[in-house]
Amino acid sequence: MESKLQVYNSLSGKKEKFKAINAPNVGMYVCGPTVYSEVHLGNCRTFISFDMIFRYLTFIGYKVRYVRNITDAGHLENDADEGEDKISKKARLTELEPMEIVQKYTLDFHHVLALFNNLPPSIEPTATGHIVEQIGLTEQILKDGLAYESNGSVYFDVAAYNKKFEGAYGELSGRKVEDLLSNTRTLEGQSEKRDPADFALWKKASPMHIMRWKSPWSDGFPGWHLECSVMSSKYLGDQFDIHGGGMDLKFPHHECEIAQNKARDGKKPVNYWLHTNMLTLNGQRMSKSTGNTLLPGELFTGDNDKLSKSFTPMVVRFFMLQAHYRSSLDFSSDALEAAEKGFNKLMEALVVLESIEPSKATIGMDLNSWILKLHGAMDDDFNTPILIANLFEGVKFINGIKYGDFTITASDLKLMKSTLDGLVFQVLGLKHEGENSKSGNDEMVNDLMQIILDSRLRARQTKDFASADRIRDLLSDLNITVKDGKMGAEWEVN
RNA sequence: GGUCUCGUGGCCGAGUGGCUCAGGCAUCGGUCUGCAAAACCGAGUACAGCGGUUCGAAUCCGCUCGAGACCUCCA
Repeated sequence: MESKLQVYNSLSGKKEKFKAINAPNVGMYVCGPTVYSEVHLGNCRTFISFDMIFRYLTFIGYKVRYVRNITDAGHLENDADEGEDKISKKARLTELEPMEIVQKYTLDFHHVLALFNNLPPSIEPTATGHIVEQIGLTEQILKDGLAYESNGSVYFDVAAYNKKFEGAYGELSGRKVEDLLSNTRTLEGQSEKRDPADFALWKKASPMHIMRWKSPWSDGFPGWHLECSVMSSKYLGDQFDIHGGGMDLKFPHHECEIAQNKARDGKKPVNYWLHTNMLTLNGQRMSKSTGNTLLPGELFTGDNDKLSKSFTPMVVRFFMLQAHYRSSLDFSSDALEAAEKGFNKLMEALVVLESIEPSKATIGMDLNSWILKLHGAMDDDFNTPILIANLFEGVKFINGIKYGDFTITASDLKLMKSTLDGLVFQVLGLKHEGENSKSGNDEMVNDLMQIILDSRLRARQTKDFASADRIRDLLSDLNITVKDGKMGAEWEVN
């Protein structure tokens, strides 16, 4: 299939025409969260950005397998021998089982993303579920001479890799190993490594370390970067289309992933690397250590000292989509309030559109060129700010029809409705929020409706249409309309 | 210190050699309304500073200032 989509590839530093390896199938892997604390808004921005990308790829006809991992084995705190992973550290402090921590924050993560109307990924694999594969890859790299064992731990040999692949380490981040050497800080426990640039594939666990697995080298745990190499290739193949994540993962995480995959089979693992930019709060990077941080819950309830009022998930989503995913974005009351008004204006226009009566001619807008501009914006590296700007042209037209200044034919009205439905709801993933959506009651209604719609979806999937239709009819009696769409069912109160 | 990115009007935020250089919010004027809100119409204000390239630069180059990211877990 042919698409006009261009994406900015971090690997080349340029916008490139998107060409899927096995069109119409697309494989996309996004680095997920480490589930040792509540997901914060910076994380949310990344996952909302990739949700939009997933939605758009699907919208233009690709069949996307979207894999996003859950890091439940933790990452090392630091490079030192004494390093322990974040999950077991937290578990010890709170005297919980590590998997209890994992469960709690995984549920929190899913809950928050659902509030933001993110679609679930196709596969959400966990690091602890792929220890066998990680040991396997470590064994293979070791056998090929690109890693070495040292005191029960296994390290990736960057120098050997660079020799074999002609200085490939640094191809993504633009770093040179020589620079790294001269700038690496002196850390404790570096003695096991032959070279400071080397990184762990397997770490021997200290006696205090709770999370541990048996391996040929020691009782220990996998290195920082191994899970993504293993899980992406397991579910998407040795070479796949898109790998994404936050910019802060570019180095060392993604660089090491590439090295591990190349060490395995010599192939370029990923065609397009996409990186989302950071979110700041009142001009400063969000950081737990400085207290300049905001959790989604604090934002929705207004229970925080950073912003003047509360904001709904859809307002925040809209706000984030008003900036390009590769630009940094600052969170502030003024900016969010402006976004809130804009979002309501857009949503109200869409309600107005439903009640518009067609005329004999379309006057006031060149619908076809408008639609081309809308799609053109998205095809240009998912430029949602331009898309939204152009959507407001549609808002002016809709309000103009309502006001009697413009008219629209029945077929154009249909076209406009389907266009807006597709781009606003399916691609941007926005949805209507009731007047009182901030109250607990409404949230409960939303959750209940999700359960009901999910039951109906399951009935439809098993071709139990009688049950599915019964659910729809009963909802209809309550003046609730169910709307089945490509991206799932939606509902609204008439 | 090294690598890199960025600096757009009152706020947020696109664009990136010329074609009156988006859009949202705010402000001002008008229409509408019993009033208000909403909606609609209209208006203004900008490209950090200095220098250079060019017929022409917000857009390219250099320098200065300022901000941020990565170099260590981090979306």
